[in-house]
Amino acid sequence: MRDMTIPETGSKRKLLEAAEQLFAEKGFEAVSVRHITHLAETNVAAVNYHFGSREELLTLAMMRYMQPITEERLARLDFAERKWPGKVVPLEEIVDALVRPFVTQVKKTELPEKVFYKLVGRIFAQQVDGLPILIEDQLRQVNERFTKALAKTLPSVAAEDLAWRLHFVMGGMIHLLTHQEVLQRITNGTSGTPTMEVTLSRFTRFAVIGLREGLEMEVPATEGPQTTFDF
Amino acid sequence: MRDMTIPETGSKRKLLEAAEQLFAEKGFEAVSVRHITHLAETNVAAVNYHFGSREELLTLAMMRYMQPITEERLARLDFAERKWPGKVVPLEEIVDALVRPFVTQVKKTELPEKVFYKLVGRIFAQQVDGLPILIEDQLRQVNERFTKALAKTLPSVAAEDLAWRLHFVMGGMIHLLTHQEVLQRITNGTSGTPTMEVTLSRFTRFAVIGLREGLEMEVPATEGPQTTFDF
DNA sequence: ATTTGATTCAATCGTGCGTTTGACAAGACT
DNA sequence: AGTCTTGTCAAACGCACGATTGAATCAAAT
Repeated sequence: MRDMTIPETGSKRKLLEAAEQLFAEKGFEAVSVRHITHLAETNVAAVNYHFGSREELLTLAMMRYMQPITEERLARLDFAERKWPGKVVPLEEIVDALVRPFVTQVKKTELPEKVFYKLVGRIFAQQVDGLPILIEDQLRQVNERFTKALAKTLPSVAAEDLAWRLHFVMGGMIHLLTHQEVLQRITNGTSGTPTMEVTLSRFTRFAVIGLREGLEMEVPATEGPQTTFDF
Repeated sequence: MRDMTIPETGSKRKLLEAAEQLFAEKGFEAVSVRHITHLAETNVAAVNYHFGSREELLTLAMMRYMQPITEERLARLDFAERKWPGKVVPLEEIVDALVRPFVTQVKKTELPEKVFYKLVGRIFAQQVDGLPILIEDQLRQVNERFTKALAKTLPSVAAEDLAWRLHFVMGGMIHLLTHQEVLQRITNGTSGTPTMEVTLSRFTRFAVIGLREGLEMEVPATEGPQTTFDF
């Protein structure tokens, strides 16, 4: 059995950190073991010696931060539900349980914030192209658990609507994580550099509103100039 | 000068269609010219003969559908603004101009809907890893144009908030496009198979609500069990 | 001092990649 | 008839990839 722990120092640690940085910068499939070992200043054989294969290193790099995020998300939701026994959990607290773990976990790592958010964001964005089963299980578990909680809090919204809206919210969150570097630069005209914590609470507000809906308006079936112009 | 037109038949057409299908299925970087030429039943040299390089084929496959979508988006926004001279353009119409082009353009292609949406979604999702300059220009142009329109329609919302919310909306849209296959399967418990057109109008409703904001609630700065549990 | 186990390293393996080449076929034009 | 253009194809190019090997290194245990 291979040693799955990560030492405080040594080339195994250096390899993992180099891999995480490069995965965040360039994406999981775009990084070769040669890139990693070069940045870590070790030999090409080191990855296979310490992790067994490139694929296992990839899975480990994903699990290292996804696992705590998933666990904290579920624990926060459990906590919120126990806080309102027999009552309805406020929507704000459900969304908070989904989003806040990012800012609490980033503080526990030695990774630069930019790297952490981009790395985690890439994991979520990768859903469409197949992820390690361990990661997929976590994503499905979180999704099921939070969908049920939302259904209890918003009983008047059809389950189908709720599922879709949760996915829209997830998409916004992924986009925020993966593009946070660019977006922070573009949008901080005023007020210096907004921290990710501020931006995430901005996002939470957005998500709560979108989930709760104001069942008001109906978008007209046909709209715009399609009989006037030829697009 | 290479021939940039695409014939009705012939191996150039077959190559482009094979490439589009594979790009949608596996992602742009995961598809080799050998995959493409094998599916198109031609020789490996064909890609370089007809398109010059793998990279140029990639750009062409992106531009073929992004260009009309971008143009229709901008034209619909222009139309909406001319429709309300001196007045405020309704938010619904701005969001509709952003979203509807997907369903009008998919009907003009011979591509299966699944392929079209996934291919287009992948282009947007790729923003983080660098896109051809032509594509990046279109995305920036759309973003600037719609940000300005939103600022006029929602003058009470700070520009910074507006920029962020538009990005959240874009993220939800990208997620919907790239994952539509999976999501349709999961969420159509009732009512048979919802068409993408229905789902997109569901999304438009969501986006309008999130953009308009109900400046009500404030998410508490600290919340949850962080002093109780150790995440 | 010697043995042992863990680690590092240069060298090499086979494979797949994007691209190039030159031969060859089929029409179109003179 | 011969020439030119356009397209196709097998073969090969150099390169980077993930992985493996066996020797060298080194610290701790004996």
